[in-house]
Amino acid sequence: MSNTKDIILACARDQYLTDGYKGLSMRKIAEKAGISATAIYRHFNNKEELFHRLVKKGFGTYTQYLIPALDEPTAELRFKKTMANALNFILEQPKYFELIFVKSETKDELVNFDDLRIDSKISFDFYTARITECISEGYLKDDNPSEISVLLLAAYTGFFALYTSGLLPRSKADIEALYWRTIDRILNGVVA
Amino acid sequence: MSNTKDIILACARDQYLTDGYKGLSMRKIAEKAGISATAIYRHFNNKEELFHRLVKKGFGTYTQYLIPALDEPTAELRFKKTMANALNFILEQPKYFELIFVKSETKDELVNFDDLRIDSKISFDFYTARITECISEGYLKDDNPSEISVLLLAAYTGFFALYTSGLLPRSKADIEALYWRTIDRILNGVVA
Amino acid sequence: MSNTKDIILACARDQYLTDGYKGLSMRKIAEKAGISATAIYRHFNNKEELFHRLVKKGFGTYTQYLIPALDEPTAELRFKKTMANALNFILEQPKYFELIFVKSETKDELVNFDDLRIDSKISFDFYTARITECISEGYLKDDNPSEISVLLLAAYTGFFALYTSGLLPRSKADIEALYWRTIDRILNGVVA
Amino acid sequence: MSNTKDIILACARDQYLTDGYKGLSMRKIAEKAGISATAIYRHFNNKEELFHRLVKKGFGTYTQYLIPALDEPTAELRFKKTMANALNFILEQPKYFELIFVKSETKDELVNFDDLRIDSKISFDFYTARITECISEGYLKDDNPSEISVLLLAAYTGFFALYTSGLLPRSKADIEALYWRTIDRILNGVVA
DNA sequence: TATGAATGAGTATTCATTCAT
DNA sequence: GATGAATGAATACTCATTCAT
Repeated sequence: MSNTKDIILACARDQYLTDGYKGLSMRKIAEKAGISATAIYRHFNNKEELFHRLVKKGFGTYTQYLIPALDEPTAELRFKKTMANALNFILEQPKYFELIFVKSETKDELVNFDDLRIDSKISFDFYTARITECISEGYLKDDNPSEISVLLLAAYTGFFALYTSGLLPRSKADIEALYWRTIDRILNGVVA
Repeated sequence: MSNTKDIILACARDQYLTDGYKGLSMRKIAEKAGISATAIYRHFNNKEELFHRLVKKGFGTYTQYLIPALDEPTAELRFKKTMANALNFILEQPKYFELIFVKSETKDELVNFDDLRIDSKISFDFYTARITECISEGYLKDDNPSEISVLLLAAYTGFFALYTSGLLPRSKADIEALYWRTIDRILNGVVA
Repeated sequence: MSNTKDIILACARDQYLTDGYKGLSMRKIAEKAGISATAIYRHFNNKEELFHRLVKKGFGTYTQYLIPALDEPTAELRFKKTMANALNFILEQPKYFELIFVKSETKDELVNFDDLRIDSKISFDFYTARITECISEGYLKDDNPSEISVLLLAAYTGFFALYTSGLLPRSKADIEALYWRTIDRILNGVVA
Repeated sequence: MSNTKDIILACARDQYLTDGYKGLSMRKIAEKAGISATAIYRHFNNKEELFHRLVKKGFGTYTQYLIPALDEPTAELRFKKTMANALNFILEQPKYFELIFVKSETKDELVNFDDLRIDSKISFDFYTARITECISEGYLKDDNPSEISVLLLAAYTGFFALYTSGLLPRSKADIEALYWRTIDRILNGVVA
């Protein structure tokens, strides 16, 4: 429960959240943390490892956004709350979202990928579990639950990619409304 | 129509396509182009501008993938061909896709954003036009065409983001099949 | 007779023997010794002193290679056994040899040089003693024993310098044979 | 015939000659050369290459010391002049000698070793040629010329190793006289 | 148009060492 | 005796950019 380690991670996250990957340098992290650059190496072997831990923390944060949905009484409500929580994660932690879902620029750093895949699977499985119970409850068509997870996650991540790219130049409120209409279209189809 | 300018852009693109943004350096571009690093500055004021032009070219390439869909005889076929072409773009030009759709890492470079938004709008409008005529033809429900474009683009970009992140660990063939099933679910809905 | 002190020295030696002077760092020594880097400073004031002790130990080891030659019955045999033992030291402890005979790179560290010179003199005197008794016994010409020591040591160290530099690209077996032919030429001269 | 390149090499040599390998840093070389550290990389790809060129220059310098011996009229005189010139090289360029003959600390850097071996072979062959003609002329016993080269080079390099190690604590003049007596003993043997 | 030389700020990382505990 | 945390200086090297030619 080293405090400095957490501070470093927090600063690294903050720096990544504002400056992106390009701006993530040991020096700047250290400066933000109020320690020397070399002190970081007492806590992390190298930048790669530090970033890896950061991504792990990202997945952890995401999961913590999703889990409260389990408090809802029915499968349908749990599903909808999950989508709502996911939206909140996008809106409140946009760079964290990017870190864990987009991160194509930084894939090289993720050497120990199996390790992270497990983390990512947790959130993916959370979706699948929600969908499975929605099918059981008769709210969703009988279909392959994990593929529906893919559909929802794809729409979800794509939505964000478009949004942060500036290709969906709307206000937060508009985005929220559009998000729900989009979910609705997915649920009910667009074909006549 | 300076030849060297085009060569530089082509080399920058190649380098970006293989090494990602981190590997995009003036020096390496120059080396690939067989000129000196400083010679680049005859053609582009700085790296920012060069990258900007690169993104522009990315949009152009994407558009060129879409356009052949217009040869199809009916609105529905033109729509489906558009989705097929978009898939091909993903599979054949993954880094280009990333460059123009994901690129959150590089947003800083996009100073002249209005300029690029026009380019991006072209492809977005292409979708919208296809959807509009599908609605006219009665193939799709009467709905807001641009919002359906958003849905499709979101699913499309999200699909790719998941894929290149390694979060959809499937073969190209599997991805293609899954893509089509996903499109199908969007078209027909998943609610019972 | 602190145990940790000896362990540190042993680890420093091992590290030097494998990685050379460049690889001799307090951190790595500590890691090898299973203690913290700072713990070394309980036993040695600084790296300089530690290295100094290491060189001392090198001379000790060298002496231990030579001494068994005293078991031989005649001066000539003791002399020849000494040369044989010296060869073994080269072949079995190349880096140790380098440490104590070449070590020009590290002369700065040898602050307390008088101290080491005494150690080195012991082995030098061992040669001289062998030669003196060979002259007494009539095996060697009447000559200045210490200068003949210089000749033999020079040939000996030079032989090794050439060998480890890769300038004598031969196998161990070839080197051994060449060494003896070289000793022979020294003993008997090359002039017609 | 870039001037800066030569200046850099000269400064690197000077720095090596005074500070040894440990003190050979790009920064210090640059400082000595009056340029920025990075400017070095315009002329050498990296430290390894720079050092490699330095060693090459060392061999060249050594060869230039030896060659004038060819002006002597007889094989015996050419041989003796060669030994004299070699001594001068030791006395005048001690660190250069060390650089090219001892350099065990830096062998790792010599990746392109074949390249350097050719250079070193030139000087070795020079010895062998002198000895071969001495045998022809009847001055030296009929023997293997290259092995006698080894003997002489070994004695020569060993002599220096002992000298620079401080194990031969004599003045330059004494060293010179001792050197010649040593050569003499090699030529005529020490056995009674 | 193009080049070669140079720069200064930046990169990650290693090092010997100190200090409070 | 020993540790963990931290430091400041050093390391080799890369970068985008400028300038004189």
